[in-house]
Amino acid sequence: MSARQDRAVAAEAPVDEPMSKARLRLWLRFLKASRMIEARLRDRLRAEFATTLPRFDVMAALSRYEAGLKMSELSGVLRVSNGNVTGIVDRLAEEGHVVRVPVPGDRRAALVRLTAKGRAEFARQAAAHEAWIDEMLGDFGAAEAASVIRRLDALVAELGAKGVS
Amino acid sequence: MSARQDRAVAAEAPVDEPMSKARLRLWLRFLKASRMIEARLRDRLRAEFATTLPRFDVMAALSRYEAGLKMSELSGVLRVSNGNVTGIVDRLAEEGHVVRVPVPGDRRAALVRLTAKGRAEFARQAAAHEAWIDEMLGDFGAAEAASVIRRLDALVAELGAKGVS
DNA sequence: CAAAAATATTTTATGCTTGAAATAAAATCC
DNA sequence: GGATTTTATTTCAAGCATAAAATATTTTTG
Repeated sequence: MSARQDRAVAAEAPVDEPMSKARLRLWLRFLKASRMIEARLRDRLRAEFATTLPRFDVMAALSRYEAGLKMSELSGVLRVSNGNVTGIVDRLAEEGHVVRVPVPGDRRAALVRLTAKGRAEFARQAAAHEAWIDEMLGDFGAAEAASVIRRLDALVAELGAKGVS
Repeated sequence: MSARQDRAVAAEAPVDEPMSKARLRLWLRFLKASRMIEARLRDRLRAEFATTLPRFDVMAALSRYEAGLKMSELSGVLRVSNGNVTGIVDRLAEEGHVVRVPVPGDRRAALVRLTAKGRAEFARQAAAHEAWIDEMLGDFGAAEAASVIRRLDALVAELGAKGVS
């Protein structure tokens, strides 16, 4: 079979293909899986909780810091731009899920904290989120999950060392 | 926690932890790696080619279809909304990288095709893109890449079967 | 202390993304 | 053949994301 099939559909790797092509295919699969999962999370958050992944992410970060986070700390933890967080926190504040409280002694800064309502709402969302992931990744058993996590940790470390922040 | 949550340091799994927590950790690592790679691709496309990942994706799709694609086919291939593609194609057309050509016999539709300029530009971008991926995933050898690709294909199939499109 | 530098945050301009509504042009059906 | 439905695409409103500029407030420093 000399058919050259370079379509999007899975093909066997040509025997003499350069390694870079194999890695490119690996990346494309990786990205595809990641986007599928993310898309479903977005859909469900919207359908079941009328919220979004970015808002969920902000609440997740705040839920780990009882004392609250400054805007700049929040954008640091989430690794997104400052201006970005401003808008998301604005919306969460309108919904009553977070509050901005002044930092005594520094009138520039503000702490963002979950409200009681926000904390309760996030608990519900997080439980659902975990169940969705559990369903989607149900094929991964304990041993495989652990080994993939190790492999991904190594990759992330490697990427970090190569200057990808 | 999907996104950007980075509980920076890897924690050992508690012995009695429910499986869902292990899968959640797996997802968080997966997402983190994916976002790091994507962020670097975006940065480099911007710095070296003054373009974006969405534009690159559109050109990549068109480069596989010499004859061109209708707008709806394009959004189907890329799995994004119709309205989304309209704007990206508008910008690529302004840059002279693509053209909309009328479909004879159907005045509603238009074929989008790479121009000669667009084809040449994409060739340069694609070569650089492949090299960036090759560098970032350099730790993956042929055997490991192949096995991970198989695993991801299985995951994607499973997700598809579960209704994640 | 006053000028300069650094820090914390918001604003602005631009682009990506979606779902839903609007337009327009076939295709189908009575 | 004219009304209805379907198909192809764009427009719209809202939200997310970034980099760069603007504000405001501390901190440093000469």
